[in-house]
Amino acid sequence: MSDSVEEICRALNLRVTGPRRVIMQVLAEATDHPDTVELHRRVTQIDPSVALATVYRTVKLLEDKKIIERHTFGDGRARYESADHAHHDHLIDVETGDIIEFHSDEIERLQEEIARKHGYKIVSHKLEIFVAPLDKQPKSTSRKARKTS
Amino acid sequence: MSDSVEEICRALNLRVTGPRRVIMQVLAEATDHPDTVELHRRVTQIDPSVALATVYRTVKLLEDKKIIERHTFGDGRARYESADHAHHDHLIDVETGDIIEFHSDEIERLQEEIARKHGYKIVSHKLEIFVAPLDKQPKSTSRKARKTS
DNA sequence: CTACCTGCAAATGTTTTGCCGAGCA
DNA sequence: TGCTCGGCAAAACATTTGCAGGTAG
Repeated sequence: MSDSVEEICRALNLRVTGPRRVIMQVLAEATDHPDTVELHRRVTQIDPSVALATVYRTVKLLEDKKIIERHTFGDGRARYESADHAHHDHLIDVETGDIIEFHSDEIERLQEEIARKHGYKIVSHKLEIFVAPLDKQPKSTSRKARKTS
Repeated sequence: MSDSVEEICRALNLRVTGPRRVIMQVLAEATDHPDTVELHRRVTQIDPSVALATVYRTVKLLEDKKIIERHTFGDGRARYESADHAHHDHLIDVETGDIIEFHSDEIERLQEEIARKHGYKIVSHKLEIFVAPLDKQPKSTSRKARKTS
């Protein structure tokens, strides 16, 4: 997503429109993993006329074209991040909802090995580790932390 | 889920009822990863009077109590499997929707290491590898295989 | 000018919930 | 008998889609 909106659209055979300009800009600037409603919130701060449906449409377009990545992290909504960074997986702090990115060549290698052993090649993969701070006591049945907003 | 419905309910302080009996039986017998609607379909073959809402309620109950595990695998719905087997992760064949279970101590160990390095302990984790058969040619932009049902 | 886009609202698909009668312990 | 359950239908969400007017190329 470091390329200009114009470049990306040209490459994908898409028209450069106002809404797309804003949505792609917001995605490029995001350092977190916003869901579609949050994206729309940010987009409408720049251009209030953009509809939620357009965000959904654009986001799906970009996901199909591998420009962004979709995650789910257990809760209902889909969350997105631009895919231009190197591949990485996620640590999710179940107490705060914080998301830490990490990468392990070693794990990736083992995955390849496992897939090959089963007669497959990897198309993509997703590793999410749900964690809690080391210093905290394990709470018996802590309520699920919903919204961070 | 190898324990009897009675045992499980007693352990969880839940009443043994007809619907629960059937739902837990279906879950115990499932060797795949059915979603809630599919579970309801199977349950109503045994007792047609059980409502979908009850399946949702029971399934959430059992998930909270760690009797079953919930997965999402990208598509909208939640899918379940009983949690009494040893922990494992999943290989998902993107062409057929087939799900293969696997386990790697080595990967698990690396995960622990990564979490610790970041100051966390693991609560749970989820590794999904989306794969395609080795013998097939990589199709440029293959349509996504949706429903296997 | 034409095909692609978009806002709007309605439709869909999934999961949750209120109500109240019914059944387990 | 009391408190939990469960069926039913409506609500609550997240996402998709039909349509009709707008606009990039």
